[in-house]
Amino acid sequence: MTDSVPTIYDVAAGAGVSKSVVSRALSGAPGVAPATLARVKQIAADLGYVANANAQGMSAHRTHTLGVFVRDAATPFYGHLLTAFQEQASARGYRVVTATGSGSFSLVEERRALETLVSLRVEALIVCSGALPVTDVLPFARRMPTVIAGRPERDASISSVYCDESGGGQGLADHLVGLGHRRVAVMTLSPTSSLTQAARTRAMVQRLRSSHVDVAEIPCEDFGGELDGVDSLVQAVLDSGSVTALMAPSDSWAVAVLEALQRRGLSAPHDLSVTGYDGVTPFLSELLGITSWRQPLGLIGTLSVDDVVDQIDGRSAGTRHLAVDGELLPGRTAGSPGEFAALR
Amino acid sequence: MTDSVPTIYDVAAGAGVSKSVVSRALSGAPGVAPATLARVKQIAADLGYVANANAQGMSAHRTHTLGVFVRDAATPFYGHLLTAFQEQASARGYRVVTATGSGSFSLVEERRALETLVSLRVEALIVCSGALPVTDVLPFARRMPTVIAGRPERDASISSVYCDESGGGQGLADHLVGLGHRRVAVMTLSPTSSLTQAARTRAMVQRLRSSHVDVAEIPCEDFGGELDGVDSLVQAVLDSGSVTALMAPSDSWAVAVLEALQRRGLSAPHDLSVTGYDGVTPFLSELLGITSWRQPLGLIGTLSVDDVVDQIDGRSAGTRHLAVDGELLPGRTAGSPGEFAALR
DNA sequence: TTGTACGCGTTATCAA
DNA sequence: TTGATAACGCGTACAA
Repeated sequence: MTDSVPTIYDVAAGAGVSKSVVSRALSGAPGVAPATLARVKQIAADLGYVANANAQGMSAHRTHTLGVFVRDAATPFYGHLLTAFQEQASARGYRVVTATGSGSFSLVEERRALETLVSLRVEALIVCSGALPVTDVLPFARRMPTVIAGRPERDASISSVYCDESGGGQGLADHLVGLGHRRVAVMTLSPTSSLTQAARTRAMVQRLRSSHVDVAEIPCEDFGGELDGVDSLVQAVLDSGSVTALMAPSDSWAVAVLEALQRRGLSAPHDLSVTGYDGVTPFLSELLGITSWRQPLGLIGTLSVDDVVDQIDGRSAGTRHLAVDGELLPGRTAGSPGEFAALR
Repeated sequence: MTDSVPTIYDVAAGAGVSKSVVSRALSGAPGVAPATLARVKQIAADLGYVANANAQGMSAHRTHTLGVFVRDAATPFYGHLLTAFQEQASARGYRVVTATGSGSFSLVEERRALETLVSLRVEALIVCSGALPVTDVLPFARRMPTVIAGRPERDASISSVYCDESGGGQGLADHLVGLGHRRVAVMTLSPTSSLTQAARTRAMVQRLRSSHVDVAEIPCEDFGGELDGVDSLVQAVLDSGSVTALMAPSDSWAVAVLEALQRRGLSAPHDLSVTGYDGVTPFLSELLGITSWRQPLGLIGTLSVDDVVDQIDGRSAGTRHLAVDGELLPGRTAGSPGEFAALR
């Protein structure tokens, strides 16, 4: 049933040469007679020979492999990053292996996943997690080039590529201010829940305040498991009677808010303006029309790979912190409060 | 900057024993004095020693690694599968490495990705692609246990775990018939585009016909790149004047249809009933309320891993073809045609 | 209980 | 242009 896998010795025997010649022929090294080269390639193909990357890694001290850690592959956000990593790594001659914390997002699980990557002797680490504390990554970063992708990080011993959270939060806040909102509710998160979502919501609050907007902060942790409790949150905002806009920490949360409105027969921006954050498919769908801030995940992925590969190749001196700009997605869920005021 | 990675020799030297003792101590093998065991573990921890999985694989002839090929990691559908693979593999004591065809979905790229997996000496293959022909997988399946996850496959030399496409297509068709639709448009796909989507839409058409429903088949390939051309498609359906429901091959297509309706100021089910397929977050959102057929991706992932791991362990004789049942998600985009007929 | 020695599949060095 | 041979880091019989 399961054939034994052919080795370099099988190819050598078939071609009537030593394994050294086979190695050189297949790796494109010079110093192989054209005739033998053709013969070796032929035999290798016939046998379906595929070199053992483990053995190659042992001997050559290089695996040409990048290790990617993602918190939750089921989220489109990380899915897009993964795709970008894979693509750019391939373009740069590297392979990607990924590991996740298998379901439960416990920190010990995440550490274990990182160790798996190390055991594979990846040449660099790309870490994608909004929650994993940098102190857990640092011990690995001492061992190999490491980049944190998708979230800001100041530690000098580690690179990071991310979409400027302050700029995004401010951009969305300015958008609402421009629309005329004077009293806005912001769903806030603590850094332990999500460093990125905490940063952007903090930026929203600050920008609104400095624009003389009355801000109601709503800590989301109080609202229990994931997206539950959004109902009561929305109800409270509605009951206030004066809040005209609600800023969510992500598109996913925004959808939950829109659902809660819908359950009450209400809608955005008619009864309440709503904004999200991330702007990635499938949430950026025209159908939903969420007013959001788009993070250029493809670019972030590309730059992350470039950063660590440059470090591996010695083309880059040290670590870098790269902030890329996001973009406002106007959408239809945020409008001018005046337009609908009369109807309330 | 980048420390050299400690090997088993470093630990042995630190503990004042031979590497054999270290190997046994760290692998939990019997025959190590309690005192030395503690000492070795301590030194290993101090050094941050992580065994080289490549070397282990060489020596032990086992990598405890499963290779997963996914067509497009950015799609939530595959994201959910990936998560399930990772979780169950971990529970069974295996590691997962994934590979994709890096952007362009050319068949040569996909073959190359599979070879990457083979070069890593994964012990089994899990293939997730709605398009990759089985003939491209067969040569690899001869080498190791292989399962095709998420799509039906009849070839006896390969396992498959999938959600019954016929049952799903029929279930949705029956739902529409039950609602009273007598003239339905079905967006069809050819097997070369997607084997699964082709199968389910075929089932829809057949079931509708055998229920004496008038069916209009709309080949989607005619409508160009991805979701473009949906506008003209929807327009044509609307122009027919008699079609009361449109069945899409996936939730993603359904969203495109709903968007096209929206652009015309129309909506479902008011002006046209619409159904999707897959029923996976974030498309199953209450907000959209798409009438769909849910595929139990978690279960498919779990069973896929179990299948190949059982084969590896010799606990399973041969290949199996496992069909799991999906589930109707009623939603709000499909209604009774009578309700709105007067308004048209 | 511990250590020695061999082999795993490659690459790389050095003679031939 | 080729072919031995030594590493690479680890597991594992086998000997001590």
